[in-house]
Formats: sequence, C-alpha cells, structure tokens
Amino acid sequence: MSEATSSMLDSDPTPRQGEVLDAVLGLMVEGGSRLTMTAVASRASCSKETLYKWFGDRDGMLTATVRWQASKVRAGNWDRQHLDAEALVESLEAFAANWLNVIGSKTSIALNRVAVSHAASGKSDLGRIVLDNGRFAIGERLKPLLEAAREAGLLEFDDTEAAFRSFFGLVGRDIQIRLLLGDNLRLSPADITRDARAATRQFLTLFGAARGGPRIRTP
Amino acid sequence: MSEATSSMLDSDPTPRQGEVLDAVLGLMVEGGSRLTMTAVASRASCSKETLYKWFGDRDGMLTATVRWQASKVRAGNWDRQHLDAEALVESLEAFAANWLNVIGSKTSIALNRVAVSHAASGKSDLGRIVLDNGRFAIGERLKPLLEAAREAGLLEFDDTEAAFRSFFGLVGRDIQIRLLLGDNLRLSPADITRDARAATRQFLTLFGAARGGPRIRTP
DNA sequence: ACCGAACCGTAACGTACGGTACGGTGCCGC
DNA sequence: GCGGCACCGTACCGTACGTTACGGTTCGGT
Repeated sequence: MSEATSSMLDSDPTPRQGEVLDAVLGLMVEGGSRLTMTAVASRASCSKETLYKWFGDRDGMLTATVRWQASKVRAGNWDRQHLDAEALVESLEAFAANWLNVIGSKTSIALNRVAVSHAASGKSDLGRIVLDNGRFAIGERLKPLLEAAREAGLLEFDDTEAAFRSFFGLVGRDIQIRLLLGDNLRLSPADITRDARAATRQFLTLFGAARGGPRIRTP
Repeated sequence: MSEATSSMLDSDPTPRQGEVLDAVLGLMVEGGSRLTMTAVASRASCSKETLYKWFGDRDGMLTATVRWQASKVRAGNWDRQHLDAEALVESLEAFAANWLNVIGSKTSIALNRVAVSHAASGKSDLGRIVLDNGRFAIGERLKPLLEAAREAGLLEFDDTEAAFRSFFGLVGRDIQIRLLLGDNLRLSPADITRDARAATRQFLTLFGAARGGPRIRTP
C-alpha cells in the first residue's frame, strides 16, 4: 500500500478529479440527503474504489470539494491606483455586491450547510476551510482598501477589523442565516445592486471622514 | 392510526415530556453525532416506544424540541411608557445584548446547526420554526419600539423592516455564521455589553432624527 | 383485589450507507 | 503481442440507526 500515490491530499486535482468534485457539488446543491458515496460515483461515472483511492474517505472527499470550490471563486481585487472618494464608493459597492452574490448562490448555501453539519459533528475541519475562504478571505482583501482609504483621508476608524465587521454586518444582515435555514429569500441582481449601494452609503455614514463626506452629527 | 392520543402535535408538553426534550437539548449541545433515538431514551430514562408514541418519529421529536426551547426563551418586551432618547438607547442596547446572548449560547448554536442540517435535507420544517422564534420573533418585538421612537421624533426611517435589518446586521455582524461553522469565538459579558452599545450607537448614527436627537455616546 | 393504561428496558428487524474486494476493460510502454 | 496500470461497474460486508415488538412494572380507578 504505497501512500505516495496521487491521493491529492494537498496537490491540485487533475481535470478528471475536478469533474468528480463538480459532481459532488451538484449533489450538494440538489437536496443534501443524496450525498452518498454511491450517488457520487454514479453521478461522476467513476467507481467508489477510485473515490477512496483519491480522497481517502468521505470526509477527505468533502474537504477536497470545499477546497475545489474555494479555488474557483477567488474574486478580483480592487483597483489599487487613484483612490478618491468615488473610487472608494465603487470598490465598496463592488465588494458588497460580490459578497451578496456569493452568499446567495446555491453552491455557497449548500456548501455552508454541509460545513455547519460537519462542525456539529465534532471536528470543525470543513467549517474552518469555509470560513477561511469566505468570511476571512474577503476580510483580508477588503482591509487593505479600508486602510488605504484611511491613509487617503477618506475614512476614519481605529480598528480595521471592527470597521470591516461593521461593513460585513451592514451588507449581510440576516441574509445568510435565513438562507441557510431554508427561508425562501429571493435576491435579484437589482436587489443586490440596491442593497450593496445602501450598505456602502451606511458604512460611509458611520466611518466616512468628516471633511465634505457624509453627514456627521457632533455637538 | 388514532391521532387523538397524547401525541402532543400541538399541545404543550407535560413536565415529563419536558424532561425528555431537555435531554434532547443536552445531547444536541454536546457533540451532534450522538443524537440517536437510543441515546435520547437512555439519557431521559424512557423507552424508545414512548418516544415514538409521543413524537411520532425522529423529526417530530426534533420539532418538539425546537418548539420547547423556543417556549423557554420568550424575552421580555420593552417598557412602553415614557419613550425618550435615553429610554430608546437603553431598550436598543437591551435588545442587542439579549440577541447576542441568545446566538452565542451553546443551545442556540446546537439548535441552529440541527435546523440547518435539516433544511439541507429537503423539508425546511425546523428551519422555519427556528427562524420564526429567532430572527422573526425579535423583529416583531423590536419593530414596535422603532415605530414608537419614530412617532416620538427620535428616529427617522421609511421602511421599518429595512431599519430593523440594519440593526440586526450591526449587532450580529459575522458572529452567528462563525459560531455555526465552529469558529472558536468567545463572547464574554463585557464583550456583549460593549458590542451592544457600539451597535446601538451606530444604529442611532444612521437612523437617529437629526434635530438634536439621540446621543452619540463616546467612551 | 382486579383491570387496563401508561411506561420502562431490551431485544429484534430492516435498511441505508461507508468502506472493501474483485472481475473486466481500455491504454501505455516495451 | 503483452504485462502492468488506472479505472469502471458491481457485488459484498459490517455497522449504525430508525423503527417496531414484547415482556415486566407501576399506578389510578372501580
């Protein structure tokens, strides 16, 4: 039993393996109860033996699937040059809209549900990965923008993390938990655009620098 | 199938049934994989036959458990008389702190995880109940306060629901999803008090009436 | 004292599913 | 051609768990 086979414990999946993982994602999206090894093998037209050879066990397959999906959604960063007020608004709205699109997608909902279930069963492996590639990844990408905006005198805050978390809350609100719990919440592109704008405006009201910015009330 | 037995499909549970449901809650809180009918019967010192007689099947038992927990956390309302700026701040902070205490509790985390898993498996029964008794219940209790404050000239907004969702986002931010995904997030009482104050201050900055209204509290 | 209802404890059943074994097939290097 | 390899399809195994069945005990009503 040579362990040095292509068990892809950390290497990137081959195209064929990607097909299999896409099958897993497909099964996740359509009703979670059918996520069995037999169903995956059938959907992907591969044998269960191959699944176990590649991924070790069921948890390994789920982990690989989460990583696989994460590797596909690396969103673009913000434009680093010429950060004026208008560019800041634009970037924040883009971040917000992107995030709303992500958490509203069927794939994200299914993946988060699987990860939450997994976290309930002791080892929080999937939950960690999902957090790292969702909540924390967007945080690390957004914080440089916030700090650059502070440097440019457009924003005012002490704690970057706290500022980001407020933005996160203003954008997401109750959407993610409602979707995870099965609430029939429809997010049209128009809704997303409007909500992203509203959240950005509110964020700037809270953290925009005083000079010429949004209304600030200080006695 | 005689439905007229004491199957408690809608009536309140007897004390003994409450004990059983508390056992279910206990098992939910400590590691989700042990939530089997045998484990429940053992923990509650009752027979499985009784479980099926009372609750029908496993889903019925889970549903009864969610309702049982919900019936225990009906929080108090706000003081309806003398709504001035100070009372508004106090009520908002109380709502925020209460909500943070709820979503940070082991019971809520376990219950939400079970409900999310359940929502993934097609029928969203538990998810609906959890939403109705969590997110929507607090909304219905908070909205009258918001509208009374608007009547009193303390707040300004057009859409009560939108205002509430912003408050909800400012309070909860990323906390609930991180906890559900197994992130080791510690919420001390001091944290909760501070966060509730900060969220309230931010909310008043966004929705406070302009004319010398609610105060921005500085640390 | 007796009956029946409710309940406990436990054994038993059926099935679903994770994991394994094995025969068959196409493909590559030699 | 041919041996080896990777893989497919499928049958198979063991176990966990939901569900049912049954004997034994307690208890309230008559």
